[in-house]
Amino acid sequence: MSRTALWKSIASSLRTEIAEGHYRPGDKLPTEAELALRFGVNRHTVRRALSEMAETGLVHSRRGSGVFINAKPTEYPIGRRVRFHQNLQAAGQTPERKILRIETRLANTREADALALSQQDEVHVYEGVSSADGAPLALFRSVFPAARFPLLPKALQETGSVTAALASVGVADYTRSSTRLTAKLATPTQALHLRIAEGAPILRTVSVNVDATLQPVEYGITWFAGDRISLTVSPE
Amino acid sequence: MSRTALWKSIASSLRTEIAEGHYRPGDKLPTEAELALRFGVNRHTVRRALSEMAETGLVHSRRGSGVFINAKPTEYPIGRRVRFHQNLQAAGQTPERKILRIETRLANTREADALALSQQDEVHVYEGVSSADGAPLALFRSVFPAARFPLLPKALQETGSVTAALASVGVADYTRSSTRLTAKLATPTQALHLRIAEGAPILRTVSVNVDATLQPVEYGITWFAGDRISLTVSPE
DNA sequence: GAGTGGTCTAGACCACCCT
DNA sequence: GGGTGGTCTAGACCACTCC
Repeated sequence: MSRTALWKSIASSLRTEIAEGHYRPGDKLPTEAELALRFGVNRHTVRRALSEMAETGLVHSRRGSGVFINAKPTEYPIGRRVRFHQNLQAAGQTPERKILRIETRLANTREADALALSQQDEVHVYEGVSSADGAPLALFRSVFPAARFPLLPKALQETGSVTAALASVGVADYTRSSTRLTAKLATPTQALHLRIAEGAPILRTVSVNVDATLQPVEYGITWFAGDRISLTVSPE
Repeated sequence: MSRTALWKSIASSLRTEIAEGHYRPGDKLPTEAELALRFGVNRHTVRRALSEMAETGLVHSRRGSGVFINAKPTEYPIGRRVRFHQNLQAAGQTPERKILRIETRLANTREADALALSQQDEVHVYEGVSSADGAPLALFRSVFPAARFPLLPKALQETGSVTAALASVGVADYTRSSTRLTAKLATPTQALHLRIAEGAPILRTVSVNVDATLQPVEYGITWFAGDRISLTVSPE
């Protein structure tokens, strides 16, 4: 037997073909028998591949009909230790991140509240867009206490990653202390970045992350494209 | 073949035994071969059951070692701490509930999936509106396995409360095993009930509640008026 | 009735863990 | 080396969909 399972490479092939547009949402895949013939394997091996693709929400099967490409939004689990890109990788997609802005300015009321600062204090603000497979999924704004992390902007610029940047300034681990969620309508600017229609539904999450000593280290607001994402809250 | 898949009833048996404490976190289950012998089925059928249990995070397998109960069984779900509150200051709000409909009908695909039923099985469906201070906050639909709870509709009619009704039919405690959230636009019917504009943003949550033996007892969908409420997800 | 996915059995071999 | 889970094959029958 080869080192990589056959069913994994079959799933990978099919994923690539779907990503390349050979199959579109709603399309029917070839039958299990046909796929087995094409890949030169047993039908059960194809089924194992399709089973995994169904688990990750890529396809769904209808007995008697066939296997169909899902138009279903990607799921994004949130919990105590949410790391956006790690989660997307787990879902088998390719995460990308575009930096829109990194700046340092005075905190506004809400930011000061959330980070336990006064409004005289400065904060670093990091804004960007997260995408998967070329489709923008989320617009985010992360706010950090500037006094505590003077070198953070440089680290953000270099890594693009909040987790990596915080690690580089001494915050090895952090946890989400709370998340608030609500539904909103996309503003023109948000719609532009997320490539959705103005007025389309978006899911806004507001969260505070704290370090091991429970000091707030990040205040984050994320706007998800409502039709491309759903959040999963599950026990860990 | 019986109406219910063998592997499902095997998974159900094992779930019950785990919930009853026959196996504790970290414990090793009998080997696949032993389980196959015990249930009088092929090893592959046992594997199918274990596979589903692994998916839902109940167990994990280690090649060469065995299958083990996961450290944190679903006794302590984060989703349990999901609660909704009014965005604006909620001083002395009076929660109200209006029953829209209580009916019994065949399960659809998603309901059957979520409740581990077949589509031949019947479900009780309870729909209503939650309000506070006269303002509708949420529209909900709760779906229950009818065979297990023949007397539930009466209890729902009398109490209006899912918790109270389930208690009256023997489910003293239940926990939320998962919640999915996404943003949508209100349909005309939803807008009417929530007294918001057609196309206003709404927050949809889809959840599954399980009893002490981890059997699904309720599949619930709730639509929140996006501009009147937000959800808080907090650990611990 | 033909086609399609879902379940179950049976057997083989492999990769990995333990002792 | 012996035991355990992981993969793959092969074949059978069933439930469901679609014509």
